[in-house]
Amino acid sequence: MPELPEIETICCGLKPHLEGRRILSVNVVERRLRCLVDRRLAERLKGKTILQIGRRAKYILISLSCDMVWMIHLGMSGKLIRVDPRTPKQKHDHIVVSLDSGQELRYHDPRRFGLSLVVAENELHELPQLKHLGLDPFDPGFNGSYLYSFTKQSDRRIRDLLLDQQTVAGIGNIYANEILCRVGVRPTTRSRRLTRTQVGEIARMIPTVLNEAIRWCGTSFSDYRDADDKFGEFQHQLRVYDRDGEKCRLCPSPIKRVAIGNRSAFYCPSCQK
DNA sequence: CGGTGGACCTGCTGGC
DNA sequence: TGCCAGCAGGTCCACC
Repeated sequence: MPELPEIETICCGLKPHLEGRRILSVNVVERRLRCLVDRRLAERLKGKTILQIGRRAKYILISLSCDMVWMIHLGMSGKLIRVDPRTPKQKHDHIVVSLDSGQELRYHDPRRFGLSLVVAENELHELPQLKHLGLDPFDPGFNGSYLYSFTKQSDRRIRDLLLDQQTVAGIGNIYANEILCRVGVRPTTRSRRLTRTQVGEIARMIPTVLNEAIRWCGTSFSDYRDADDKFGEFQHQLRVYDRDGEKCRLCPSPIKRVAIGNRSAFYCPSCQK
């Protein structure tokens, strides 16, 4: 579900309400996430002060006092919302955190593909989840040359290369398809066949599309909600994703859907070559 | 090694 | 109405 723009939106929404707050208590309802939630999660969070909310790729990083970090991934269906404690508990509310502001932070995830762990700050970037990540699309070093160093030596389809978090960190299936649509490249194109110019255009389009999606507060395709449980609006701006059979926004052709591996890809057969 | 396909889960939708 | 197949925004691992 949530890709970089959705995670960024959630972080921005949580920041003013969480930073500086102290964690009073933690209730872990369901431990079986992608990685089993550590039995000591509650005791490690309890009493800590939340210093800062940040993000790396699709991981939410909550810096705590005592040089600890709470790292959360929302998988496909996860939500991290701030609510009044009187809000009725929902099925799949797996972790409930009470704050000294009188509010609660709830981690909700029906498919349980998400992850939650607390680590020492100096061990954070050695975690297997973060260690091999590629550059963030907003990193100053992310440009055409960087991306070309990956595309020129890969025979994979460009959609899959953009989904690979070791290439560039934060893109998922929705934005991979939207980015390629904007530069007129089919998702099925083999990376190696792309010219340096095309790769430059893709590299420039990545932060452009992600920034646009952040301005629209993310894409609520089905599950995604922000930190206040509100919908994003970028789904209305999508040009190809989930629009198979509908008319292209720039020409009369219907959008096509193909399977790459076992995931859908979408493109306009006239605009994308 | 790089690349692919399936597994992990629940919930929703569409076809019969 | 009910059942079942297929599909879903992510990641990881086994296998070729």
